[in-house]
Formats: sequence, structure tokens, C-alpha cells
Amino acid sequence: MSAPLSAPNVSITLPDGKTMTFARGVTGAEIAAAIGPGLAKAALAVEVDGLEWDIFRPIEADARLRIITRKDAQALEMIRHDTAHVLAMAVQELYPGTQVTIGPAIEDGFYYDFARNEPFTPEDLPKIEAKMREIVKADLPTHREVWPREKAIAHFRDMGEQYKAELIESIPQGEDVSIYFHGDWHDLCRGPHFASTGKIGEAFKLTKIAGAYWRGDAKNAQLQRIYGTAWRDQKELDAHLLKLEEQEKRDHRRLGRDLELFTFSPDVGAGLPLWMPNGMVIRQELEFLALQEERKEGYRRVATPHIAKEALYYRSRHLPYYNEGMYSPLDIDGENYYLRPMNCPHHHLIFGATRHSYREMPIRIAEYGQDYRYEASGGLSGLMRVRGFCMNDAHIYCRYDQAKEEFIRVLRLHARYYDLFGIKEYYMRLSLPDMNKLDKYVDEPDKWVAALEIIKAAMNESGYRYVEGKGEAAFYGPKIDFMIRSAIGTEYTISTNQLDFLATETFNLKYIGEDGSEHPVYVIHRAPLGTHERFTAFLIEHFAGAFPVWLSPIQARVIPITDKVNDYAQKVLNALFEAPVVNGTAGLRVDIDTANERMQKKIRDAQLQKIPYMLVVGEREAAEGKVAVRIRSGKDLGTMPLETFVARIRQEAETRQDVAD
RNA sequence: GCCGGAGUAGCGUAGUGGUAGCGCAACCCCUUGGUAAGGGGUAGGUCGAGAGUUCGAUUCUCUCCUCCGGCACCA
Repeated sequence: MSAPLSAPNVSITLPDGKTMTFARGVTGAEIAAAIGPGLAKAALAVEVDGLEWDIFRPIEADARLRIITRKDAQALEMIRHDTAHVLAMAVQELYPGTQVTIGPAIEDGFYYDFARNEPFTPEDLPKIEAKMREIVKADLPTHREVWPREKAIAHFRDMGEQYKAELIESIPQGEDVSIYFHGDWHDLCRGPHFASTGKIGEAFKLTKIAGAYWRGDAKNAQLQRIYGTAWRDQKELDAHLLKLEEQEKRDHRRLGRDLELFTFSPDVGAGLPLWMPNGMVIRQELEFLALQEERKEGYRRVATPHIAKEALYYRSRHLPYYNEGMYSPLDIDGENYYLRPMNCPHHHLIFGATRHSYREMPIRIAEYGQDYRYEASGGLSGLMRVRGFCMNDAHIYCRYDQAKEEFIRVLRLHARYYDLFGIKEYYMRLSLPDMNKLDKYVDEPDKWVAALEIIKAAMNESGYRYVEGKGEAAFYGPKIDFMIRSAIGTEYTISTNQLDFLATETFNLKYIGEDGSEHPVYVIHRAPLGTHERFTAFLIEHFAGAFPVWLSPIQARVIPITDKVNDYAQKVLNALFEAPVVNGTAGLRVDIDTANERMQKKIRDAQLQKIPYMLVVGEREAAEGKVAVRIRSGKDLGTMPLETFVARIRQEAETRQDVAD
């Protein structure tokens, strides 16, 4: 054991503020021993100059140390990684012959991938978890050994751990590898790990079983993955589980059913949504919004067919580059027709149908276009990922010198929409080609670079922050994607803004310049409201089904207290129907509940349907020409003249802005 | 597409080798009630589809469809 020495190179600040120093080569475990049993118990690890470090690795550099205790944020990732190890230990003990592969810490928890012929079943999870708790209780000590690469390969191969051996083989020759032991069980691992299995604590839970490909490649064998969640204490774990429950309540699939927004039928087909009357309201209001905003921006609307002949998709390069995403062709009189996966080719044909002067550029062609894509069956999810959808599409044909400014204008349109909906939880991704998979992208290096420069300049000038995503580009050019997360945590592209250098060639899209000759164009593909399907799915979750008044399928419900006031209630309803609304689908969407039920029951029903306004009318209101207004938060706004309420709800519908209460 | 799980009335669910219950919703009756479920009754199911095993299948087997959790895919 190293006590403090005379040539101190390593110093540590204890939780009480005191400093201790040690010689180089000391390990965190030795430091823990030196600082006394009380602290050693609290210490889960040590941190060196802000980097995570390993309690078993000799500290060679001059360094300032800090003890990591359970309370520290750094402890969390280590807990999760250690718990993954304990999971692997438990599984190998319970199911001999199971091979281990990898098991990292992830957001909220960890997983471990196993190779085993028999599938794990949901009933296995409690057994594995019980075994894990035994291993934690046993508090098995950890130690670290460094082996030469070749020894490690031979060792794991002898054990029958083919996957581990393969992993080590991918480490460069001549390098040593570290092996971590927890008791007798050991694994190739970079570390760091705690001093013993007992440090993990009790706040973990196995959550699900899944299939996963070895090394993330569908060509490889499929492994069995066990997921778990792990936290620093029970309180954190409980809070996490509660959060998951709350998120589930926002799931658009559940709310879509409860609020009768959309449905699916096996008789129609997977991924082909049926919009119900309530959902259609949202869809139409979104389209009205787009129509208004796009008119202000100089877009002109078109309408084009949902199918086209094979030749069009060869020309557009969809068949060479995007064939897998398209439905099989329809044979019509011996000729192949395809359901269109995108609207671009049709729009290009419209642009190409007439000659364009440089003076009239840019040309902005818009359509809420219905498309069909043969998405992988396993990827379908409610309205978030479908096979038939309607896109808020437009193509902007512009001169090269206009591209940057047009791109920025589209970004600003995005921003206006997002502000309107109060969407804040998103990020922008600059989607780039993957240089290792060049066959997925058209081979025009100079044009890729030029297009990228325009987008980057547009992003810098507009000041929007973004991340880069390799391998996310379209085959015809780079793009900015707007990324959101669904209630169950899956990430989706909700909107997109793309720059296309290819279409000018494939569709011979040109304008006549000042010099009288033809010049190429850039095409901006943009869908700030994405598809009706995905955008509505997102809005359902964003608002948890409680839409602002302008989007609410039913904006107000009249609730007569007794059938004696049904006539007056009907008068209230008619007044609302007749109130003019400038925006949207014109007129308010209201109904009346004349069921033979008590008012309390009717209020409850309206509340569950998340209707913004309940207008309770009884004999008092009828006598005074008033309505008693209750909002869905439960708040009672009191009695007000009918005209006062009409003015309020009209204002909300027209401004697309609810009055704060 | 791949691995695993699941489909019983509009929704949520119970159950069985001898063709099915319950709650909510729907409909009817009583009740005329002042801000989150009044009481009673009625109707509603080829138990996802097809085939096989069996005297007999919703139940067991197979195929398909659809959904769920992941993985892969997502121009």
C-alpha cells in the first residue's frame, strides 16, 4: 500500500477539502485504502483532471484527483456499465454456453448482447434480475489485468467466446488489452469499473428483450439483447419509471384511438392510415396554414397524379437509387406504373413545361402531395412512420446566385411554424453523404462540395445551430433535417430543407439568362410541415391531445343542464355556428350534448375528449342570454354574455393563439 | 426485412378441447340534476384470417395478416 511519499506527484482533494498527495504509479484503489475505510466506502472511483479514470489503473501523470461518490453525475455511467457486467455474469451462470459480446452504458441504462441458440423469454428476466442481486450482495472484488493481444485472443477462443475473440482481433497488433475480473468472471473491457460488484446498489431493473445484429450489421448473425435501466438510488429509478408511464400517456397511437383521430385496418394494409373526422380537422387546418404562409412567400399551387410511368423514375434516378423504398409497379396495359415515392419529378415536369426568364426566378411550386413508400414492415409505427402519406411539399427553382437566400427564407418559414406551435425540443442536422457508401449518392464530387458550401453559408448567415450527420444526405444532395423525438423516445425527421444539384441535368431544368442563353438551376426541396401523418403524430404528443383552439376537432361543447333548456342551448350552438372565422376552415366547430345524463357526467366526457370549452347553460343563463364557461384545465371562467364568449373564441381561432388563463 | 411477444364486442380485459363472460362506451326507461362517472334494463362476438389434428378447435399445430418491443432500414 502506498502511503503519502516525499516526492508527491499526485494529489487528491477529499470531500472535506483536505489534500493528500501520493507518488506516481499509485492506483485509485490504493488511494481509497489510504484515505480510510469511511471514505473508501463512499468512493466509487476517482477522477483525474476531469477525465474519468479507473480505480485499478496506475496513475502515472502529475494529476489532481477527486473522489467520485455515488452522488456524482459521473458515477451514473459507471453504475450502468458495471450493471451490464453483472447482467452478463448472471446470464452466463444461469444459461451456460451463452456467449457474451458487448454491453455498454446507454441513455437511462445499459444493455448486453448475448449469443445463445434458445431465445430468452420475458419469464427469464425476473430470474436473471434475482441472480444479479445475488451477485451485487456478494460484493465480489474487481481487479484488472493487462494481457498481450495474442494471449487474450487465444484465451477467449479456448473458452468458446468467439465474439470476444473476434473483437480483440480488431484491435491493432502489438497492443495490450485490459481484462476485468469480478470474482472469477472476467471480460475484455476498457473500464473503468468500481472496486466491487456491491458498489452498483439496488436501483436497477431489466426492461426488455430484443434482437440486435452483431456489430450493427444486418448481414451478421442476430444476437439477443437484454435492456435494463440503472440509477444511483431507488428514488431516481422510481422517478424514471414514472416518467416512462407519463410519456406513454402522450403516445399518439393511444391518443389517436381515444380521441378518434385516425385508425388502421388490416384490410387496407400496414402503414396506410385512415383519417377519421376529428383527425381530418387537424390535417385541414395545417393545410390552410401552409396555404396562407406559402402565398405570402410567393409559392404557387399545383396538383399532380399519384402515379407515373417507369421511365420517369429512371430519369429522376429513383429507380437506381431508391428502388427498395418504392412499391412494386402496377402493370397497366403492359406498361409499368409506379406509385410515386416523392412529388419532385412531377413538379420538375411542370417547371420544364414552359420557358423561364431570369426575371421570374425563383419559381416556387407547392403541393400537399400524396406519396407511397414501401417502408420496411418492422419500421412502421402509428402515424410516425407510414407507407402512404401526404407531404407539405414544394420545389423552389432558383438561380445559383439566389440559392443561399432562398434556403434562408425556407429556414425562416420553418422557424415561424415552430414558434406558432411552441416547438422547442428539436435540433437541426446537416445531412451529409457517407464517403464509405458512395454508391448511395450521385457521383458528382464538385457539385456536392458547391451545394454544401451554399448550405453552410446559409446556416452561418442565419445563425441557426446544427449538428452534422454522415450518411443522412439525399442521393441528389445535402440537406438540413429538423429532428424531433416521439413520446416513446424514437428520433424522427419532422421537417426537411434540401438542396438538389441533380435535377437541373436529369430534367433539363434551365432558365434563360440576361445573356440570352440557358443556365442551370438549383432545386430546393422543402417540407417544413413534413407530412400530415408525422407532423400530426408529433403535434398529438406535443400537446398531449389538448390542442389549441384552432386545431381542436371540437372547439366548444354546449352542455344543457336539463332538457328544459335544450332550446336555449340550441340557440347558443347556432350562434357559434354562424360566427364567422377568417382563418381556417371557416366557422367554429361546436357540438351539443343532449344526452339524458347529469351535467357532471357531460363535463367529464367533454374533459376526457380534451374539448377546450364547455358551455354550461341552465335556466339562469337562458334567462340572461349568457353562458357559463368552463375550460378543460378545470378552471371555471364564470358566466359571461354569449357575445363575449364568441368574441374570445373567434379571436383564438383567427390568431391561432389561445388566450392564456 | 430480422429476433422476440401479442391479437377475445368500439375501448379495456376474464376464460376454456364441448361455439364465451365482466367494466366502460352504444341504445331504451326512470331520474330534471349547477361544474370530473345517478339508477335500472337492452342489444352487440363467424374469439385476426385460412388450413391441419380431433367426434368436436376460440383453445393444440402450421401458414398468412395486423399490432407491440428492439435491431436493420429511413432517398
